[in-house]
Amino acid sequence: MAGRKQFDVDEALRRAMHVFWRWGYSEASIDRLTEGTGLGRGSLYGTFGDKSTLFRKSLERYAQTYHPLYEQALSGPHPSPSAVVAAYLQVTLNRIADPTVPDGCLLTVSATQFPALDAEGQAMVRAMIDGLRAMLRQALLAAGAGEQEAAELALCTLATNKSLAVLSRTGFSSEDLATVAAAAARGPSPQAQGGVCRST
Amino acid sequence: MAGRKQFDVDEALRRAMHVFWRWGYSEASIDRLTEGTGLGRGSLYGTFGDKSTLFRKSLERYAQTYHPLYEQALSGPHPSPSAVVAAYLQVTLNRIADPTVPDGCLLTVSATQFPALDAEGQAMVRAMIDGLRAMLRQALLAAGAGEQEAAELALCTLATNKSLAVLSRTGFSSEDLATVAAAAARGPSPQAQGGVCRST
DNA sequence: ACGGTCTTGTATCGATCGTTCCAAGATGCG
DNA sequence: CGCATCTTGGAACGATCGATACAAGACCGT
Repeated sequence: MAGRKQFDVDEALRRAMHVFWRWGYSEASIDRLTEGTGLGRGSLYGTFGDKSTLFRKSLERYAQTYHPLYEQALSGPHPSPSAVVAAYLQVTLNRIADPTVPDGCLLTVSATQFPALDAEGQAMVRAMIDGLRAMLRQALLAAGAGEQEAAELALCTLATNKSLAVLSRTGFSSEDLATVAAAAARGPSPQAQGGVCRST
Repeated sequence: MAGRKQFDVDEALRRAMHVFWRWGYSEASIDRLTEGTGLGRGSLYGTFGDKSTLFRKSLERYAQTYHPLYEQALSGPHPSPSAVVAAYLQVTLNRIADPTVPDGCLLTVSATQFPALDAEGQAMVRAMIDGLRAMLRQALLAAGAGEQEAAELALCTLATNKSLAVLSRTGFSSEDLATVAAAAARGPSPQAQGGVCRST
């Protein structure tokens, strides 16, 4: 019945993260979290602390998973700012479109929508978003974008990322999501009709 | 103490709508709704029914306020599809940026994020979004967009609208929001660098 | 003035929320 | 094996949730 831990902490955290993504913060009740993780109430509190702490740890775990993905997508030399946008959004889109990855999509995006989260959690989410924004801006600058263009494109790319997450939770199809991402990524192209294209 | 109604039903509905926008569905407790509307519990339930019904009526009231605004913005002849996008987003942006309009922004957008809403409410929200999408598509077709382009632009414009709402609740400044909207609206321009520009 | 109708505020319900506590039991060490 | 340590599941806590019941009181028609 007991003795030593009968579960993997990291796997439990991954499942908790999924529950938070699926239900949001306030609707992710302890019952849902215990059901989703497979842990009992005692184990949950004993291992992760209260709900707010569990959310923050889920957020950290999420960052550890996705931050490198975004970093890698943004690392390579890109021929244009729009290529940066495309690479960034592709990471999110792959996760949303792939049904075998239940914890895809942006937890941060959902989290920012829930006012029940305490101040510490809100600050953590905001810091994460700001970090992504800075990362994007730097990559855009490296891709040849001007200062102002980089700042604008970074903001708009994040907004698109949020849109993808929201749309995916509102019942829009994967094709619709791909349309949004493709439209956002379709930047200044070398084709005839090319030109500066801002995306959101 | 009692006798005849001591409040304006429509004004109470407007305030309830604002509470739902501010707190979302699940976090908009009855206490917050009574505080926000100024009504007592008895008056709330006697006039509007239960919470889910009140939300649906708030949604209807919201539609009655904003649907004409979007319709008007989309009605005029537009020189280009991007002008349609710009006109549409301007409606939302004006509401977000204006601090004197507390019930601005898209209630629908927030609502779709909250899983606690019952099936009837979800369906109503979804129908409203689909209606906006169709309205946008039609206006884009009238502005000279092709079938596919109109469908894509309509979807992306809605996504941008959602982004604006989300960003406005996450602490981004009005300038940031304007940047997103402007980028989305910056379509195929007659300038030298003009070309087809998709926005999200 | 009086009775019927409606509104209002409050008390209260059962359910569920997040959280704490604790006995029961399994493990590792000596 | 015996004991200390840790985990586990369930019971139970107070608070709050949405919702209901109801008495008290204000209005209107007659």
